Amino acid sequence: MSINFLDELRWRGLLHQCTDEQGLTSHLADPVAARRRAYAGFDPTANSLTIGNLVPIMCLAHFARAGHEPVVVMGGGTGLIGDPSGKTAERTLMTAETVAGNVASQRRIFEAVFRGAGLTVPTIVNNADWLCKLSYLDALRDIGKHFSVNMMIQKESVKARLENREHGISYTEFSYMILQAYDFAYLFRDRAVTVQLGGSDQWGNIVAGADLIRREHAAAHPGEDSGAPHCFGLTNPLVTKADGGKFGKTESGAIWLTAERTSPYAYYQFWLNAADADVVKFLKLFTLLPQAEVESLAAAHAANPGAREAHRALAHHATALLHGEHEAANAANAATALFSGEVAALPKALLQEVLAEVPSSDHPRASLDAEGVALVELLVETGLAKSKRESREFLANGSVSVNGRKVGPDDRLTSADLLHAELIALRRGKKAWHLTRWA
RNA sequence: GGGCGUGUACCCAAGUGGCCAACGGGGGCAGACUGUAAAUCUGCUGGCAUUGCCUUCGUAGGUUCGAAUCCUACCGCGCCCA
Repeated sequence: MSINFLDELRWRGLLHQCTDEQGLTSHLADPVAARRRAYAGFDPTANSLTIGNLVPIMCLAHFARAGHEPVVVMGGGTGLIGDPSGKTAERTLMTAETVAGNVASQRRIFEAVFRGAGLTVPTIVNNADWLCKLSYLDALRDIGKHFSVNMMIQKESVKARLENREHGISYTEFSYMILQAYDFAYLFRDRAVTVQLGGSDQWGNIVAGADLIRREHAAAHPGEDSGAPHCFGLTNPLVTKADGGKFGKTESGAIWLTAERTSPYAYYQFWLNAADADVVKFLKLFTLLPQAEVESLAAAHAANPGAREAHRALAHHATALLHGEHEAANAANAATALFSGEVAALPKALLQEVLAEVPSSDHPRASLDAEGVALVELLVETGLAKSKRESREFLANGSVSVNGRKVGPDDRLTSADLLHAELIALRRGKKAWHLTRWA
């Protein structure tokens, strides 16, 4: 009862370009070689990945659900060079240690998503393993000969930089495409990988890889045209928001796929706050809910957008996929409790559990005695305001509440504000919470 | 190497001797309205303090009672010439 890979991508809106849709359809349906291998590469530019990287990861997951075998390629080698695609300026080179550390750290993400999807954790390889062994002269002779500079400067990623006199492109980044193409060729030879997936900005690199495979074969078997390998490339569309804003960014920066950088609560909130116009699209892209269920959620949403049933389903399933059911449930409970406003009424255990999702800090209990603590200063200390000036502004606007009660600029906290003798919950605006502990 | 330009706050972009903490737009934050949405409206968007003070306009000096604004050098970037 496995799904059909391409059909699945199509209805979900995950399919942007394909080198040969027909060919790939029959390639994947081949009864003799039932299991095919596809890979997607990930850049180790940080110790985590962002929500934008989730798109190719979802694709790999669908590939597995279709009964095939995904391979994750960590760009430990290519990361030493830097992909010019989509970049307006030359990148700073990272040290080998940084790259290796990032590779190790990103593995957890793939393990989490695949486990969340009820799938086997895919093979994860690091292209540093083969790229680092490459000698410069051999690479120029064996790989470079298959690339025409005339073609390379036509590729969008390079062309943009050549035309932009302000930034230009170094020889190093110009060579990036060759390395990524080599990855595909290497994986084809070494592991019989025949499909590469990636974001739409990767199209040029992907095609270059498929070309290289064909040319290498032709060079090794002159005059033969039967039996030539056929490899495929496929890209995902760039995810956009209905209002034209950048997808995956919030007030506090990018949404990351590891809990240290973006807590499960924040992750849940991100999805819950999706615009109405985007929610159905995101359900298709970022959850594994079957088509029928997505359609019924879409209908429910159209009938009564205020109920936000689709939003809740999106937030829950997306969070569960990455952080597990338990964290997703916690985040959902925290959301309900926090936004009901009645924080003060919550029993201690629940309050602590709910606020565990939110930033917190410790303060000396004694400072609450006598005069108490000025809120103007506490807001700055807790990071809820950037300066006292801003702090006063928030307080004057009525943006701040303590344990669910609105407070003003001159208010101070005293022991009378303690919940369960040790906690005080601060809230700025609608969404920013901070728990203070006093001991 | 030579000539001419240019460098302003998160981004774009005014300002060309005092009225400049610096117009305007974008973005962001907050408030109202709502559904923790969108759209709209309002306020804020260098820091500290009760009038006020302090640090900012590529960097370092200088001229002046007084400079983001004038001068010099340096750095970055662009265009043209070699």
